[in-house]
Amino acid sequence: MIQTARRGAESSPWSPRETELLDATLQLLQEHGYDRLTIDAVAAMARASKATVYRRWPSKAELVLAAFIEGCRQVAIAPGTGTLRGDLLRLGEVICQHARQQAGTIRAVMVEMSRHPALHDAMQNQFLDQRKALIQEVLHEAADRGEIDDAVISDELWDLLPGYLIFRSIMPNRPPTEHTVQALVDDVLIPSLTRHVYPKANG
Amino acid sequence: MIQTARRGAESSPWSPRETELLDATLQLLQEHGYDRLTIDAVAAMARASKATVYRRWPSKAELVLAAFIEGCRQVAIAPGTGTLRGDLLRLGEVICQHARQQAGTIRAVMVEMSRHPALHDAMQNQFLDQRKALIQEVLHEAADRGEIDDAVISDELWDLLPGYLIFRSIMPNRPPTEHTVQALVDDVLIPSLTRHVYPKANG
Amino acid sequence: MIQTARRGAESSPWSPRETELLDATLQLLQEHGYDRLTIDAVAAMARASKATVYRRWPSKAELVLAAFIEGCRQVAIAPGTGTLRGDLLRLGEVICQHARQQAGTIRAVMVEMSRHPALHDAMQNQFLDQRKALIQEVLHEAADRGEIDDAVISDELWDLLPGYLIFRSIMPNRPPTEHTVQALVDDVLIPSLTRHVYPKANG
Amino acid sequence: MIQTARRGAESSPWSPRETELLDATLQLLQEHGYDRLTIDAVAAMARASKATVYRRWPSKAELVLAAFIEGCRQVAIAPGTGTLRGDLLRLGEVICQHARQQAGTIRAVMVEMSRHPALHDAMQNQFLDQRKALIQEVLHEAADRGEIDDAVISDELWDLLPGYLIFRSIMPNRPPTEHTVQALVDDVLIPSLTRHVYPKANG
DNA sequence: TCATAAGCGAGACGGTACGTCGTGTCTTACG
DNA sequence: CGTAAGACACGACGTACCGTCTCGCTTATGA
Repeated sequence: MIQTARRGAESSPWSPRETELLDATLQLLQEHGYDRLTIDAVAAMARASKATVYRRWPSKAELVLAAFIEGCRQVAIAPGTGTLRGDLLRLGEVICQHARQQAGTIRAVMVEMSRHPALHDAMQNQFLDQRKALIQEVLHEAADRGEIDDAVISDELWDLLPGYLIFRSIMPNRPPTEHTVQALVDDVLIPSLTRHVYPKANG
Repeated sequence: MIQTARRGAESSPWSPRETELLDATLQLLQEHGYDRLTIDAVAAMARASKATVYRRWPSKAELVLAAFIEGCRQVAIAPGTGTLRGDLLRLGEVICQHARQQAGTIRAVMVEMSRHPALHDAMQNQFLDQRKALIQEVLHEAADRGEIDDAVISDELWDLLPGYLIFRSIMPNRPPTEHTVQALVDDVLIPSLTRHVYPKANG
Repeated sequence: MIQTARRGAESSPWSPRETELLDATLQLLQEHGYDRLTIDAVAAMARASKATVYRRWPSKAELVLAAFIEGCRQVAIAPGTGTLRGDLLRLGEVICQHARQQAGTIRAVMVEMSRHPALHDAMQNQFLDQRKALIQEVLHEAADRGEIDDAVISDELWDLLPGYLIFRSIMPNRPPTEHTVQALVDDVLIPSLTRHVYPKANG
Repeated sequence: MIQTARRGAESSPWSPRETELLDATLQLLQEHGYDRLTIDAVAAMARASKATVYRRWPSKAELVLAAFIEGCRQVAIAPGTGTLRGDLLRLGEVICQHARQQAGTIRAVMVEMSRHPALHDAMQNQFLDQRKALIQEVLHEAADRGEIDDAVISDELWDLLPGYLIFRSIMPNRPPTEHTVQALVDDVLIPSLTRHVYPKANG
């Protein structure tokens, strides 16, 4: 069993003061949602002034994205359970838990990302790429162990697990549960990953 | 059993005037996104006044949700291709196409739903329940035809197909394509639905 | 002592239904002032609809003026006490009482008169001219009795008595009292009217 | 005792920015009247935003009152001609001129004062008390010179001169002229003030 | 030791959208 | 036909927030 330093918690690029601002942002974002979040409220909660916020992040959207990414940084994941099923369940659980807590933030960030290209890029580089690498790593380890065929590792659907769980988290009234993760892994992912594939026919 | 044009567009609850307003909303929403959409602009485009809009929908959020649902109403149509794979591909394509067009609207609606319970309920009753019924119908027909076992029809994951496609649509930079749908159906859904299940084991 | 039919209470030009509307207007005007008076409220109080109001008076201003004049019509005055002092005191008292009650209405009507010329004219013809004639009559009777010199009867200042009392009524905090009228008559008007005048030197 | 430039314009309580706003208000008020005056127009004329206006005056009514009082502040000046008649004529002229210019404003302010007690008080303290002191001063100086008896100085009718002139100014079609002032002073006030009074009889 | 500067809180500012309300016009349906 | 009911276009109200800005006050260093 190979286990690399998956815990990507690189040291935060933010000063303590900035972290206070981001924490305030995260909290208010979760409570009130994106457009009921006001910069004034963030500043007030952190006992700062608006200028202090704007000096660091040029707009509300960028502040919120920074806060979101900061919120994710702490939830670094290290599956390494030794089996594919174990890794997937572990991954799913962590995503679930985080997504349930941060549902409001995720919704907000998604809306804003679609507007400013700078935000996609930040999201892409600082978040999605790491997620993708993590999942691919889990799958490749399973292939190394012989649990699955390398050919089923798809570039198209790599984010099916997190994507569907996030979808469920941001839809009202049906947040994902442990049971959801288990069904998804056992009834969908495993059957899919262990299906018979013709050589080269991957998706 | 071949059945086309099933679950046809039930008659809209809106008057012609209201439909004009919703159409204007939808168009501006798609062009400018949620928070650059102004009620004044909607009213101006429909040659109406703000009061006329607010008389019907008490807030911008509810107007947008109504417009979204109206936009969906026309797309809630029926596969009826005769095979499970055909039905799923057809469903996926329709969802894809619609979700790509309405990505901005969907993002906006999700944010707003999380705030006002009235919006949840509207979404639930007027949209999700119909989607669910449609998909379950497709699966039950496949079971009737003997393509799958009734036991694989899950209440937990019924929305995996639309959910993941919608997730992809609202994430920036990776809108779902025909290829996505095909991979999802052939490599994930079909393997999952045709897996061996023990009697009574649902999920 | 000559006494003509001063009671100018010519029969109202309004139908009973219209009088209801005007009464509602007067009451609401007194309670809330001009611009917090709404046509909807008038219609509601009279169990009528807005169209019914607008059919008779083309604007809020004209409705209010009509109501004001209607309110005045009932307060017709008949001095005829036999002495100048008695007549003036009587006049003053009546004006006082009415103006105190209708202060809000008077304020409102004054503002609106300044805008639509049609309103001055209505006010002039239907109200001021009658007041002026009444006062001049009182003075001429006093001259006939030899109490004053005809020459002191002024066209310039004929409305000093009502004008000052109305001013006092519409200024906040100092509504005119019986004492005000008495002081005005005894200390100002009588000295003025009984002053020595050179022939032709009137003002 | 000759005294000029008495009771000079006490320093304005307003900042330069505020004075700009009040000036714009005054100008638009005079042009369009109270209810055709819009806060947006005031802000636009002063190159300000609505918020800047509302930060200082919580409503249109209070803004207008402040503008009115500001408009008066400059006119609150002193006769000091050396004779009672001269002083009264001078006072009357000044009042006349100002009232004719500000007729629309005065009308507007009167309506609004009757509603908000705060406006009464502002009017009372910032305007009427000063006027009263000015007039009483003129009369006491005349008494000092022996022109009139102290006993004729009345608390009840101190505002007869300004009150009647203002009444005339706000009635449409009969604005006061120089002739009006002259008649009022010579034919009414002087006879009244020089009448024979019994000792102790004031009024 | 003091001044020069940089960061900060406080909060005013121009702009813009919100959601509300009132006017005066118009249409619909009832009696 | 006149009426009650009320939808409608228009436009002002007063509120709230964004992102910019100007003030002084505090620190913190460098001459």
